[in-house]
Amino acid sequence: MSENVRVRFAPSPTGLLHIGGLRTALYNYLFARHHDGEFILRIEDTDQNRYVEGAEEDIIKSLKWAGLGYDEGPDINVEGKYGPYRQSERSEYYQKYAEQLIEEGYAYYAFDTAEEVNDMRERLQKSGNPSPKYDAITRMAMKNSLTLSKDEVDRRLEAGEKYVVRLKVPRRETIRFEDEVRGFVSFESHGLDDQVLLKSDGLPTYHLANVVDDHLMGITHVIRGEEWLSSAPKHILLYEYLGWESPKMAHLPLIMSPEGGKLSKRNADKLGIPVNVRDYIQQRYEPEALVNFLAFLGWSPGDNREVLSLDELISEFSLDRVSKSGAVFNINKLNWFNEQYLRSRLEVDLLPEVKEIIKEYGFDGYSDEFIMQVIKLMKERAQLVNEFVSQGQYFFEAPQAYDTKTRKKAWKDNTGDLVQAYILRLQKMNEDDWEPAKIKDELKNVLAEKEVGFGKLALPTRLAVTGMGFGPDLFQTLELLGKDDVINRLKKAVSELG
RNA sequence: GCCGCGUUCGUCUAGGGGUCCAGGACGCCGCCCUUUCACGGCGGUAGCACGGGUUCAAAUCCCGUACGCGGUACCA
Repeated sequence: MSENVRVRFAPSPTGLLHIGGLRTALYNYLFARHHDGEFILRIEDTDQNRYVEGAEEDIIKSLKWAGLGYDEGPDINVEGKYGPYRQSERSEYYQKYAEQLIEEGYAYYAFDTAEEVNDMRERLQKSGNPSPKYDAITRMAMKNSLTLSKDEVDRRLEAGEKYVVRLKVPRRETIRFEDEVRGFVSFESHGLDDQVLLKSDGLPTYHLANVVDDHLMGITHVIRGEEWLSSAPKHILLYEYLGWESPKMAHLPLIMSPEGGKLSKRNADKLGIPVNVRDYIQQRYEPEALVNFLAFLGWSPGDNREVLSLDELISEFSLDRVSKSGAVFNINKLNWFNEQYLRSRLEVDLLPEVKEIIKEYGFDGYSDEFIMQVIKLMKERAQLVNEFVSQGQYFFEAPQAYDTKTRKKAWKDNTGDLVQAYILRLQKMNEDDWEPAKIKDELKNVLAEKEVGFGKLALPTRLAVTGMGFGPDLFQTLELLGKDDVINRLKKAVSELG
């Protein structure tokens, strides 16, 4: 094990935590735990315009739900050594290092307004430059501390004029670094522009804040999404100019939509894929299942195992087994994982949850014993706990309607008579005899008497009692529902279906 | 457009020169179990993007092409 691993998950609170964000957090977490290192949560709230109230709480709640505990974060400040953990509370650092960069000639003040920069870009575009930049060439025609006299710069600064601090990207330099998942990657500096480091509102951009904080917080490995790969060279440059050793970098493949492209709120909704972790919480996915599924979106242990606990994931995880290409999100597979985890849960442990769901459905007054029976009957057939109630609603109320397909198939002209005969026999049954085998015997008696096959009465009975054409064992279902209820439902069906 | 990254069954992936006429999982199909549906069991379907090299031998190495994705902001 390499010593002293420190990694961080650094989301910006611009909305609910996205499923892709959770995957990034997970990989960081697995890596940290595998190496006995620390996992840190840092909130990157440097864009005041995009800040969303409650987003931080959602991030924290989501991580907790998924079981990804962090060692340091906005709500866990360890000895104040590395904190605070919100970038909005760390302005002094960014200010300080921006100034250091300027003094040492690696950055400069720029006074151009947004419009002026835009004009420059448009002008260049019109004259045939497809990707105009604020760079080594163009900066000499702009208003900045490289072109203005020192007196003029001081005057503007003193007058409180708005400015940004830009990184002075070298004209010709190859920036090469080794990515833990992709190997060596290299960029030419002339393809980069003079990145704004400090915005005119005094807050840093991601690039500066990220580098400063990762260094100050002792981060050893930066594990983040591939969308950051292109800006990595800017970060490498910053580490160099600040005289710091760069942490190791690992850029994770993106999670893709089945329709192509990065999985986004828009294209996912359309396909019925929840994108926010909150949605999975609400739909009562098993957190272990989601985690297991996410772990395998871009990584695998190398053997044929797929259902792995968090502990197993921790001991198996390594960055060199992370794949390089994007992974399409397959909700079907997630549901399969959920099914695996749901089955492995103890029936008693499911009770409180199922009781909650029942309550949400507005049903009331069911004993724990009754609910436990429902759980036993439904457990092997559901993928999601919610289905215990949504697919088994008939345990809690008489069917409101009868499935038309089953009705067409099962309810024939003579069915009413058969059901009527069954009702008569059931009515004569002793309460003490109300058990699956005997209920079934009575049905068989009707069959023998009328000389028809099992399906002729069993399916109509199921339809009458549950409103559906499938479900758990019919006679166990009837037993659980109780004699009175069953007879009432059968009668109702006869009168409604003929 | 430019820059960067990628490409093994429909999807997630194993495999990184011979043991691969490519293995597992999800899905799909069939059979068995079940007088329902599911579960379970068994079997099947389907893939190395393309073209050139290198090599006795290439899914695996190299080059090119195509395609996909990401980036190209005083957003992260």
